[in-house]
This record gives sequence, structure tokens and C-alpha cells, in this order.
Amino acid sequence: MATELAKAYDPKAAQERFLREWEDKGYFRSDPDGRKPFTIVIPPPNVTGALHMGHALNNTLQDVLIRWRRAQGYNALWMPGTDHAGIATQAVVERLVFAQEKKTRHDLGRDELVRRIWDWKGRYEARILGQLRQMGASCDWRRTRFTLDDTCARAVRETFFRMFRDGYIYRGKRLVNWDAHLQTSVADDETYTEDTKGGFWTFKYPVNGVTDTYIRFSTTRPETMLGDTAVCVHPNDERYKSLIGKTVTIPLNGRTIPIIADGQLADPELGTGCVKVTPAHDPNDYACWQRHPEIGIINILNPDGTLNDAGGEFKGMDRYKARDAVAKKMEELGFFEGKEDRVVPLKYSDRSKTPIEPLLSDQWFVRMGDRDDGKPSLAQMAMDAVTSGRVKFFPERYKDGYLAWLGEKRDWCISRQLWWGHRIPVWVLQRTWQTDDEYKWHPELVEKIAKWKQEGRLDSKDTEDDVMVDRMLVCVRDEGDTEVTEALEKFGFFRRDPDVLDTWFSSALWPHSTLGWPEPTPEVKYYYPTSVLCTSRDIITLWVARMVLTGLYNLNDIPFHHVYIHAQLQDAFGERMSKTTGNGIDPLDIIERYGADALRFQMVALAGDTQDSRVAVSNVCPHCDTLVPIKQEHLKGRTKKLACPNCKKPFRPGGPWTSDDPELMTAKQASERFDQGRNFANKMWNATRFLLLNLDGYTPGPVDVAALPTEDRWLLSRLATTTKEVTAALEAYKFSEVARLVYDFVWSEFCDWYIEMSKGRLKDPAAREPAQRVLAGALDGILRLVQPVMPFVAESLWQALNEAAPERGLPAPAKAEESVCIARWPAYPDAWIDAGVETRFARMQELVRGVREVRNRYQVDDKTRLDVAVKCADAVAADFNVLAAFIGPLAGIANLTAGPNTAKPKQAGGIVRPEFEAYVPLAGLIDPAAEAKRLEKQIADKRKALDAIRAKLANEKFVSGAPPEVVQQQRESAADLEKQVAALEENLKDMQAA
RNA sequence: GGACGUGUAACUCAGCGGUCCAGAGUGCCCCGCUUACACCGGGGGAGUCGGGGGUUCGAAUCCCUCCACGUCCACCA
Repeated sequence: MATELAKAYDPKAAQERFLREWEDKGYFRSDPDGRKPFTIVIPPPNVTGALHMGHALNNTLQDVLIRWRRAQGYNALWMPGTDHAGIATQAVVERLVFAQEKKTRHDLGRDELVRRIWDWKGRYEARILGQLRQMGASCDWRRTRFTLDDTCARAVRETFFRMFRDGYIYRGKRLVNWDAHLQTSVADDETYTEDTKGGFWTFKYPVNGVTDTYIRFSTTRPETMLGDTAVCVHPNDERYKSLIGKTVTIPLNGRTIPIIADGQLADPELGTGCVKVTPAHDPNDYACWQRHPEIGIINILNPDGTLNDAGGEFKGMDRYKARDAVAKKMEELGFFEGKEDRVVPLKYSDRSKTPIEPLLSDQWFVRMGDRDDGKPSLAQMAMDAVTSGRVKFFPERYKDGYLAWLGEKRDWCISRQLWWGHRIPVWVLQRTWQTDDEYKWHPELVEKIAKWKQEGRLDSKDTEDDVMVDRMLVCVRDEGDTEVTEALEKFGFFRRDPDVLDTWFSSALWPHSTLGWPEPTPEVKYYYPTSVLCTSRDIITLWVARMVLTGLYNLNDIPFHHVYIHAQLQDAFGERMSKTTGNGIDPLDIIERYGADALRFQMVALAGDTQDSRVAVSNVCPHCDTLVPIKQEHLKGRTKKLACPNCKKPFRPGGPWTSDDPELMTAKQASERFDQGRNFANKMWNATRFLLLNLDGYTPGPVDVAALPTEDRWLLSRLATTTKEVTAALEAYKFSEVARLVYDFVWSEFCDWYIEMSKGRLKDPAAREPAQRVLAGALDGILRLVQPVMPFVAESLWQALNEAAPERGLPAPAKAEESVCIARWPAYPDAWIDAGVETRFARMQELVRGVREVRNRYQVDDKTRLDVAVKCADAVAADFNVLAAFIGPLAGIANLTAGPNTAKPKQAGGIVRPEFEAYVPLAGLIDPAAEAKRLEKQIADKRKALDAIRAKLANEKFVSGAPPEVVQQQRESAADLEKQVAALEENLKDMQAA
């Protein structure tokens, strides 16, 4: 006697038990061997905090692929890890430190801040990996990497060195968002724009050589006039055409600057149609300067926001003071034309809440574009990999964005003015030209550098820049090469670049750095290129493109064959889920309430090939467990207290805001969408439970498929079809299809029909044995199919089944694997797929449904029901002898023993079931008027359909143009409809008579 | 401004040229404590497939256009 299962599935118990068991058994470990590899590298989550629903989706899909391929016999490796996420992490920790100790990073110093971040990383990485485990992610945890660990650091330095040596990395100027208060640059996503009161001044510059001619322009920042290097008009603007090429003089300092034409910068419709150009302090003007480098570029600001030497008499003045002073001076000189107050959008630093200044600074870049020295363009390489089909996108449309972005070939700025990250391995020697005579490069060092360069231990380049500085840049290949680094440090005029690398620089190497590159490890050889990368579309450019690029550059091979882009999750209002908006859900909340299987099932179910998917979020009332849907007005912290509509008690909506009232309980978050997955797990649990209760006397043995009764052959046909379709769906990354196929087969076919039909057979000694074998064999297949999506419930049931029927399977039994995680993916003979059997079975289903409908609709007694069944059964006479045994029970009739019935007695007040041409006496059981109305509607609907088909069939083009099977099928439909309409009309007559 | 996506039953979505006289789950109405499951079973009602135009023998499905919503990118002297 097998152990009896509990009445309902308990996800928590299963998760606890099997997470440990799987880990202990090491099922998910992978090492290179003779099998074919299947590899996925995880998109490393940021160590900034916790995983959200987007991660749940992303990782579930990867796990489905990994588990499925593992079952197929591949050596499957899912490489886990996390990302140091430079700016985001440093900002989080800085905020925390400031909140707790009122200290800024400058108070702590670089080393201490970095140490604090490492502490933070230790805690949050553990939490994130824990969440992944809870979801059942079958990663090889021994291989967990971090983008800032030693292995990854090695790859970063090697890549940087090679790119530096090959001339792909260069030092250049770029405008950054400068926070003058914190004296640091901030990333675009660390700024916000706010409408701010400001001025809108209009001035004029005198045009040289033309008397009494001025050029007028407007600005919101008059002080930048000190850094103007041109004024610009549209080339087609008739008003200024004659002035192009002439010069103007800036009255403030007497500098002469040209009037240039640039269609991209000047808009004749706006303002005066003329713009001043300050390349060093405005992004657009900077872009203009890049198109017209001859105009020059002048930086007027010091890092603290005061004016530098270029400010002339305004030098040392704060930029805001200078703004008024400059405007005043212009007015005194007579070049002021007017000022209006205006609200302008102004960029602020999120960190200091002070206005951003665009500031020119030294940055490192990776050259993406074409080169004239014959070396390949990195962007072009990455584009070719996709256009040639070596890297394929699923869905394919996403490749357009990838190609368009790379096609711009914009150089990649890789330096960040941060402390948390890979430091740029470059030492800088500089000498200013003013002191040229007094100062030379140290000859001993220069000699050493030349030698080391020869040996490949470093590379060096000389550069000049516009502020009269001459530099030697020395890139060190290996920081552990102390002979080199110490020598460099010894000559004090070297300083190491304080910047760190963009976090994407290290993530770009992820597919090979995690495998140990640049070491020639067995892993790199075996697992690279990886099989598929699974991510969402927002980082196709930032991440995917760069992985392709570095993979090709470093290993001369693509990093992955496929890129699967899944949907982005949104809330019920179509807005992106995020912690700060308060519409996000913690996957652990869902796991706790619904189980990991339910979470996973739903994630798979919503992964269609659309680009967005919505999940409505509800708060769970902490008092009475009612689900309270979140409304739009609750978001963004606007609502801090909600009353439960059920128990009326107050609670705080789930989200990141602190409550004003610490006593107020916080709601967990949930969504009714997960009911389906939870219920499905329970359904399978109970189907197995039923089987185990009926497995007494089970003996393993082969089944002769051809000799099996119709219902068995139907089930096997459906099982074989479903297995095939699920496999095909997985191959095509159609995840929602996988969920649908499995769900429908298990619930609507296996449970609703086959199990119901087996109930009678299990009581019949002769039929019991094959029924048990088919049931056990089918369930075995089902669990294998379900395992990638819902591993916990699958494993629970697999192991329970292992106790009762360790040898099972179709058509012949075999010893089952000890865990469903290592069970082979099923495959059944195509010969099992039998359209004839399926058609006959479908007729039987229609019949049973027809009988049920009559019963329910008309509240008829058993005798009438039996009558209906017997008469309807004529319609499936061919199978009646086989299936009659089921029709009665399935239709809820105690005994159905009558044989085929050919007589069709008729009496007023009956109903014809048109599908089966059977007449049922119903006198007194129905309301004739209501029934007549219903029939009229049905007749009208069917007539309409019939007319449409007749019109089609009358059309010669259709008959000759459409595929023959379609024409044939339409003919059959028409005949069918005709019969039905006739039967219904007969019915209607009866109703009207009665 | 550009690119992409979405708009199908009250809700969430599937279907993406004929196999759909339009499907599923939830919710709704009726019946059912039938010995796997009330996280259940059976039945029912519910949609002019966002609007308009076109291509086609045939359109929810392809094209154009408009409307609404969303995401990303660019830009706003």
C-alpha cells in the first residue's frame, strides 16, 4: 500500500525539502565532459537590493530552458552571479551612511567607503541568491561569480589592456553632468529635471566689418558668453545668409568669433533664429563643435562652480553671481536687448539637489567606429554577427533596435567618476608645456617602459590636449606585476587614474569572464559560446550589444547563439513595475502565499512574444487576508494608509515608504493571477493522489498500444501530441504556449476525461491492470513535462509515484530515475497520434456534453436523461459498444445499459438534439415560450453562418483558388449546418405548437 | 520628434490569412458535499475582435489612416 498523500499540496513543505535534497545530490552541478553542453549565463542582478517580479520572470524562463535541456541529456550549466552595479550600489550605500552617520563619502574616504560597500554586497548578494534558490533556480552555485571578483577583474584588466594596446581605448573630452556642490559628475539617471524660475535674456553682438549690424540671440545663461566660440545660424535662413563666414566680437572680452551655419543646431523658427555656441558648457553646442572643430572650445568653470581664468574680470566669481554681473556689463556696454522671466526646465543632481552644470572633462572611450589602420570596427563586428545570423534574436524584431544603435557607432564612454568599481589601470605622467625646459620624462623610467612594453607587460601612449599638457599614459596589464606598478609609483609624478570603469564594461565580459578567461580553462573551451541569453529589451544596447562586441574581440567568437527577449512586467495600469512607484511585487511574497510552482507557472504563462505584460497588484489585508486591489491613486507613496473594505481595519499598503504610524501593519502584496498556478499544482497533486489510492496490485508490464481500448489510445494520442507540441514550443521560446499546452492536457484531458473514465475500469478486475499501467505511464510523462516549469510539485509527485510504481512507462516500463530533475525528457512514437481515434473520442465528448446540457437546462428526471443518452448514442453507434460504459457515468446517469436505438418516436413538447438527431420528450419540463426564443436566436446565428459558407461555395474563385481540403471542409460545415438548422426549425415548430 | 508595442467577454490574456458560426482562466448566474481535488465537478449567459478605409474569393489575423495607452531613444537656445 502506497503512502497516502495529504489532501492538498503544501508548497512550503515541498520547497524546503527538495531545495536541500537537490543541493545535496548536486543535480545542478556541471563540469565539462563528453556530452553536448547547454549553457546560460544569468543576467547578473544588481547587488543594490532585492529581486523583483521582473527577475522572477527572467530567471524562471532561464530555469525552464536549463531544466528542459538537462532532461534532454545536455550537460546543462546555468552560471549564477551578481553585478556590482557601480553608481547604483555606491549611491545606495552613500545614502545609507549619510542617513545613519550624517557622513558623506568624502568624510569616509575612498578606502573606507569601498570597504562599506563590500560589506553591503556581502549581505545583499546572499539575499539575492537566496531568493533565486527559493524560486528553484537550478544554477551551479559553486560557480557563482561577481563582476568585481578576482576572476572577473582579471578579464577586465586584460580586455582593457588589449584594447588600449590596439588603439581601441583612447582618452578624450566629454561633457558630463557636473555636481558643483559635491564636485563630482553624476550619471544621467541620477539627475532629474524640474521647472525652475529663470531669466531669458536677449543680447546682441556687433558684426565685424559691417557697420551698425548686430546679431541677436537669446540665452538663459549669460555667463556662458565668456565661453562662446561662435554664433550659429541656419544655412537656409535668408535673414543671416549674407553674414555667414563673417565674425562678431564678444563685447565682454573683445574676443572675435565666427558666424557659422549649422542646420542641426540653429532652428530658424525659434527665437531670433541665431544661437550662441558654448561647446564646453552645453551638450548641443558641444555636438556642434564636434562638427566644426575649428571654432575651438573654451572651458570657463572650475570644479567648484566658480569661473576660471577664461572668465577674465569675472574670474573667481560663482557662476550665478557671474550671470548677473555679465548681464549687467552687457547692459552697460549697450548690447542688452531685453530680459523676460521664464520658467525653464533645469537639470538637478539627485544627490545634492543642486543644479547640474555641463562640464568638459577627461574621459576614457572605446572606439566603436571604422578605423583607417585596417583594424576592424568593433560596432561593425557586432552588427555582422547579427546580420549574418550567427547571433539570432527571438522575437526577431528586436534585432532592428540592436543594429540601429550599433549603426550609430558612437564611442562608448567607459570611465565613471566613482569609487566603486574596477579602477582604470592607467598611470599618467604629465608635464605642462610652460615648464617644458625644466622638465623631461625621467630617462630611466622611459627606458624601463620601453622594455616592459616590448615584453607585453604594459603599453604606453603620448597624448596632448588643449590645455597645454603633454602626457604619457601607461596601461599596466597585470596589477599583480609589482615590479611595474612599484616602479611607476616610485616616480611620484605618476598618478593612477582615479576613475573606475563603467559597470557595463565588466558585464560585457560576463559570458567569458565567468568561465575563467583569459586563462585557457577547460570551461572556456567547453561552454563558450553559450547557448542562449535571456533578458529584457531595455538592455539590448547597453548589455547585449557589448557582450557580442567583447566576445568577438577577446575570443573571436560570439558569446551566445540565441538572444531571447522577454516581456517587461507592468502593473494593472500599464505602468512599469518599480519599487519606488510601489507597484512592484516581491517574489517571496508570492512564493509564500501561492508557492514557487504557482509563481513559476504564471511567469511562463505570461511570457508571450509581446513586449509588455501586466500583472495587477493587490495588497493583502494583514488583518483578514482580503485582497485589496491597488488603485492608481495609491501609487508613488500618495496613500500611506488604507482601510480594508472587508474588515474595515486600517493598514499600510505594501511598498517602500515608511509609515507615520509604526503601529500600522504593512500589507504583503499579491495578485489573483497566481491562483491559476496554485490550483494547477493542487490539481496535479490530487490526480496523483487518486492514482496512488488505486494502485493496489499494480504490476509493471508492457502495453500493446494497438490492442488498447479507444479511450487509452485517445489518451496516448493526446500525450504524444502534447509532448511534441511542448517540445516544439520550447525550441521556439514560446513559453506561454508551453504553459497552456501542459495545463490543458493535464486538466481538461487527463483529469476531466481520462481519470473519470478510468474509475469504472479500475473496479473491473479484467480492465484494471492495463488501466493502472496507462495511468501510471501517462502521469510519469506528465511529470516529466511539468518539471521544468513546476519542479517542486513535480518532484513531490514523482517521488510518491516512485514508491508505488517504481517501474512504469509507456509502452514498456523502466525503472524511474530517483529524481524528476534528472528524468529524461519524454518522447513518444508518432504512430500513437491517431486522428481517427481523436475524432471518435470527440464525438463521444460532444454526446456526453449534450446529455449533460439537457439535464441541467431542463431539470429532467433520470428516465428522461437515460432516454436522451440512449437516443443520442445512436450518433456514435460505431463506438457505442466500447464507450457506452462511460457515457452514463460521465453524464451523471446511474445505469446506461440500453443498446443502439433506431426508433425515433415523436411527441409534442420535445426537443431535438441536432448534433445527434435524437428526439427527447420534455413535455411539462420547459417553458415553451422561452425555449422558442432561444431557438430563434440559434437558428438566426446558424443561418447567418450557413449563408456565409454558401456564398463562399458559390464563388468560383474560392472553389478553384482555395486549398481543396479547405473547400471540402467548408462543404462539410455547410451540410452540418443545414442539418442543424432543419432540426432546430422542427423544434421551433413544436415549441410554437405547444 | 523617432522607434517599438498594446487596444479581442466585466477583468487578465490566447488566437496573428480559410481548420474560429470568435477561445481560455477569473468573475457572474444555475445545479451538485458523485469514495482525487470546493485550490472541485457539471451547465449557462456574456464580445459589431479600438474607429475608419483598403488588399483578398475570404481578414481578429495583411496594408494605410485616425484615436487611446505604454515602453525606450532623442530633443527642448
